[in-house]
Amino acid sequence: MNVRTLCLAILSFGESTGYEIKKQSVEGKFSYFVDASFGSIYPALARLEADGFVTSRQEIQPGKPPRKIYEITEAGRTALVEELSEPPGRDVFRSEFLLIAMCAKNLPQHVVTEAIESRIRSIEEEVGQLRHIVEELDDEAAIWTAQYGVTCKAQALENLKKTRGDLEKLAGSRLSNTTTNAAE
Amino acid sequence: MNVRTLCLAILSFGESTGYEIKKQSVEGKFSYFVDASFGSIYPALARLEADGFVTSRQEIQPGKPPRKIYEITEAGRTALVEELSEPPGRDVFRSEFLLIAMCAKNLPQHVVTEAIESRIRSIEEEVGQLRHIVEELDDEAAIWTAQYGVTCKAQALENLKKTRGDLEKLAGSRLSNTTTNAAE
DNA sequence: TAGGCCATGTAACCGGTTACATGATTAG
DNA sequence: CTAATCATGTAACCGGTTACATGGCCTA
Repeated sequence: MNVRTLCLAILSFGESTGYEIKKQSVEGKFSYFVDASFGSIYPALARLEADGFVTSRQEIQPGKPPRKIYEITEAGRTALVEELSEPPGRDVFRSEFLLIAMCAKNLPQHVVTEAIESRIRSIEEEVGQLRHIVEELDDEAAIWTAQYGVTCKAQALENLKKTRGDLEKLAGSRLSNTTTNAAE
Repeated sequence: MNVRTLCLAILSFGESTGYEIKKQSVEGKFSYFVDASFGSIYPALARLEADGFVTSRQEIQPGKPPRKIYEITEAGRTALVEELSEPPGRDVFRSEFLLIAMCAKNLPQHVVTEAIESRIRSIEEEVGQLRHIVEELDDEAAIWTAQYGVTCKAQALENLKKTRGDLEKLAGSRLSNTTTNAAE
């Protein structure tokens, strides 16, 4: 799933700007399963316009930089449906935390404990944010998606809280006798 | 989490080859939360050797290409611990399926249904594979990690099965009157 | 007055993927 | 006879990130 399709999808919910699209994908209703930076969004938007999938108009606002508002075209909607119709690529999950968990035996307990706690904090934060987003949503499909995210994340959090003790017990058990004078 | 650290982590469980590291990260015990291709593994291994974090020896096997077996050094173990000790980057989750779910209203029902079913099939497959991996494992930390993956994935699967009906009801409800003659 | 927010955009860089090259053996 | 498995490695390419440029307004 490339930024191009993401922009099209976000614009299918209503007109928006590059700046807002970034917010949507980083802290908004899409944040749970996508991510994008300005460096990829602005060029994608420009290309979409060149391809006739979106149109733009400038809005001058006093005391603020002008906004470039993009709107999806009929051709854009068709292209979006086509892109989403072909079999989706598999979900991607990458976790540095689980790599730490995997190597727990070779790591000092405090490293493992801190990793667990930071993971718990960040899931809690994400769940809280997502719950807040759900309340603000009106589109039922968006609500379904965010709700699914909340449920899965909340369960993952519970699993972690329930079993963290087992992992912490293992921490450091195969620690080599290297004293903690980390060479730079 | 880069391929470099991944290789180091895998080698901390015992000596291995580039070929095997790929298998581990694609269908083995690390497959749940990492991924890597030959094009990134081989150069990473070469760099690790140049840095003195691993050593290699050649094993000639009759009727098969020779294998280059890598072994982690003490310096490599130290480097691994150091890298895993600094605060982990947040988990990454990317889902094309959820983008489809999000846009359900604009998509034909069969597209949504097929996406759900392919998602169900692939989670089932992953859970089955991961369960199988758990049985073969001996390292308790690796078991904890895989078990955590199985639990989370199985719950995500159940959530999807339970609520898919709600999403399917929404499918196509805001479908524009474009007939299904997709222009190439 | 420092930093953050609004807002758009470009350019350098980089990690990683895809595809290719090579080649024997084994399974269907 | 074809395809897959074993096995290592390189090179081209590409999508995306980071950092920079610009600048007014508002808040602490």
